[in-house]
Amino acid sequence: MPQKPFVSAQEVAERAGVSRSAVSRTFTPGASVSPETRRRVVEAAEALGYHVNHLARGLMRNESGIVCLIVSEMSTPYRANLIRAMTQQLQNAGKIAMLINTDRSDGSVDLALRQAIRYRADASIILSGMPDRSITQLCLKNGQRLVLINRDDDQQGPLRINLDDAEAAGRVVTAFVRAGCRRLAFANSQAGTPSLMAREHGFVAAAKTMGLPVRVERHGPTDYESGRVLAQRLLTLSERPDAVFCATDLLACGFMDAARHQFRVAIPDQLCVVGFDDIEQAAWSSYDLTTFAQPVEMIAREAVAWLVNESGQAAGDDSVRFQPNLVWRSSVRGG
Amino acid sequence: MPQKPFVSAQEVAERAGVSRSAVSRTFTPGASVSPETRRRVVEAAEALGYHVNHLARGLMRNESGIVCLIVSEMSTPYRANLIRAMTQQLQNAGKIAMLINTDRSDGSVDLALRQAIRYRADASIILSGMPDRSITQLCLKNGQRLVLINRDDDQQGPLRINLDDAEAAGRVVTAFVRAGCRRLAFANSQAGTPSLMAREHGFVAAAKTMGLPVRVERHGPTDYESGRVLAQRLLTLSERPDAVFCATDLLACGFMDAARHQFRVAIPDQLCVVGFDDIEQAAWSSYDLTTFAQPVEMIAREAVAWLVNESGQAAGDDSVRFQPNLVWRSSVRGG
DNA sequence: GCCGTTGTTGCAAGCGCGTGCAAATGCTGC
DNA sequence: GCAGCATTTGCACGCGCTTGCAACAACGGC
Repeated sequence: MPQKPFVSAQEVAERAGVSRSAVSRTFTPGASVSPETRRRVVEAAEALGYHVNHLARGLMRNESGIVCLIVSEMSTPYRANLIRAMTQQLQNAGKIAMLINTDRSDGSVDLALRQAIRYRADASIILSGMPDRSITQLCLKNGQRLVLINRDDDQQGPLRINLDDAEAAGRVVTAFVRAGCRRLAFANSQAGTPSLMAREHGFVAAAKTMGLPVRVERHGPTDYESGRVLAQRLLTLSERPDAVFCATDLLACGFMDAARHQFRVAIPDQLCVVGFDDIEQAAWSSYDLTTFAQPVEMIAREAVAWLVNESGQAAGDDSVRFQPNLVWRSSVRGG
Repeated sequence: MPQKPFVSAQEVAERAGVSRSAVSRTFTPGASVSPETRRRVVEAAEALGYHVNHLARGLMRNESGIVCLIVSEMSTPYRANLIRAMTQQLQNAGKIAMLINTDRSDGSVDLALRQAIRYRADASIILSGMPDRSITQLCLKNGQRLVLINRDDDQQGPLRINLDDAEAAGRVVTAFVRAGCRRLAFANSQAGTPSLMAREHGFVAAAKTMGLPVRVERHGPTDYESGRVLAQRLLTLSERPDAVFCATDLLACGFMDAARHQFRVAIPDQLCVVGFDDIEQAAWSSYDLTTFAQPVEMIAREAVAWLVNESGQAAGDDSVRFQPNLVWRSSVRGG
């Protein structure tokens, strides 16, 4: 670690023959500098390889430009895609993303938020897990903005972005009935996150109003392997379902693979399948899965727009709801 | 933006009835503080919700704890997985990851590195694209460590982590020959990155030494859709190949789907397929793809270990080579 | 020729922190 | 009781930056 490797504004000032303030102002949009001074400063900065120290700037401005992304299982397709959209939007807005991995353990998200505070992040976006209420309060008290995505929390202060999971789940029942299905099933993981449970309850409730029973099965984490296990459970029943709504596409892919290769079930002829998320693989021709597309770009844009919005929590209700878009593919009859 | 939302060491000091230095020392490992003082400081800090300001600390220490991850197409399975492994390892080492999206455009990586300099990142890890030599020099001159993953660059200074792509590609030829294949093909994208080209050249060279011709086809970006297009090109030839090595698993998945569903080709009976990366989908039973596993965890561990290593560029040659591990699955006959 | 106005510049303070230095404190051995 | 030592503590400075303030220059209108 060299002693003083980075070139400072002081050195630029000396080389340009101006004061240190002039250098600062040159790199501060909207500050008052004459064209001639600016030219000399830029020239010297270029020659010396000067870059404004955002750490020091953040110290003065009380605004670091850092936004924390807090997320678990970040390599799953849906999450990875959301992270991509978020970082892109943040960059467009002149912010920069910090990425923090969380796991299932209790204090994990709290720890992440503490890290966000240490780096004086302007905001944190939580894609996974629920932080303790005391921590979110700490963040807000420290002037840090908070965005909760699909967390379905009711506390005031953070921006809450949610999908209308229940309503979407209801549409699936209609689709299944239209396809002539009668023995419905719902395949879920045991994660028990608000969105997953909302899909389950929405589906069961809608089926009930149409007088159809639903077999609900839950297993393990929300991944491909769980989808296979769920298929093994549901397809070995004496009353084999003829339609299954999987809580996510990943579950659906596992389910379809087991159904086809292990149980020789024809999709959609003997079994209709619907997923959720519209991950890239859902469109692959091995699956061609009917599913709900999450408006990932819109979610990211909305979140970032709210973050950079100077007017504080001006807008009364900081809650946004999106309708997922049903994408018809061949895993359901009669699209 | 509230004026002074974060609580400072000063306030903690006042509440604890000690000097500000004492607070600072309490949170500096190895500093000299009496147990009693420490207790009072910790108590006050707890009560006030104090967190050390890492921005200011970075200013003093010339060490921010920030490591930049520079990556394009970050939502593809292989990249997403590498990002996950990296952030996890960084967190374990007490560092934190900044994530920067790049695109195909020329100055994109340079811009990202400039951003890394602005935030005084201790290091940058480049997973995509090649920065201009002048920029990497700028980083090194500023005392910033640099890691290039699969970039196959020869400049001194950065840590270079590479796979032995050519050697691996050679093993594929052997596998194909052993499976009784004679008409080999290589399916590549047009990205032209060093690793992709090394796989292509290694495959062609190995085939040549065994007296077998190879049909090489290149198309588009390195994704699923290109795999489909490549299948359309290669499977409509009068001399249809009976074995194809796809430069990545994503290409292979597209290739297999088109081969099976569009051309009714049986895999592995009529066509053997090998991919590269061992993404999660390669193990899905719709593909069950024979492929090379990149030692993602080891790559991440190696990179982070080198970054946090105090001894500077002590170790003579900063270049690491890994052998990818061939994972046998059913897309090749006679594993 | 003078004053008010506008635009530019340097000074200096301060953001929150780490740390060298010297003073202060506590302890041991005689 | 006191010299000698180790440990702890506070002071004050500086890290690189922004910004309010006052000084200053330029300039047009009367």
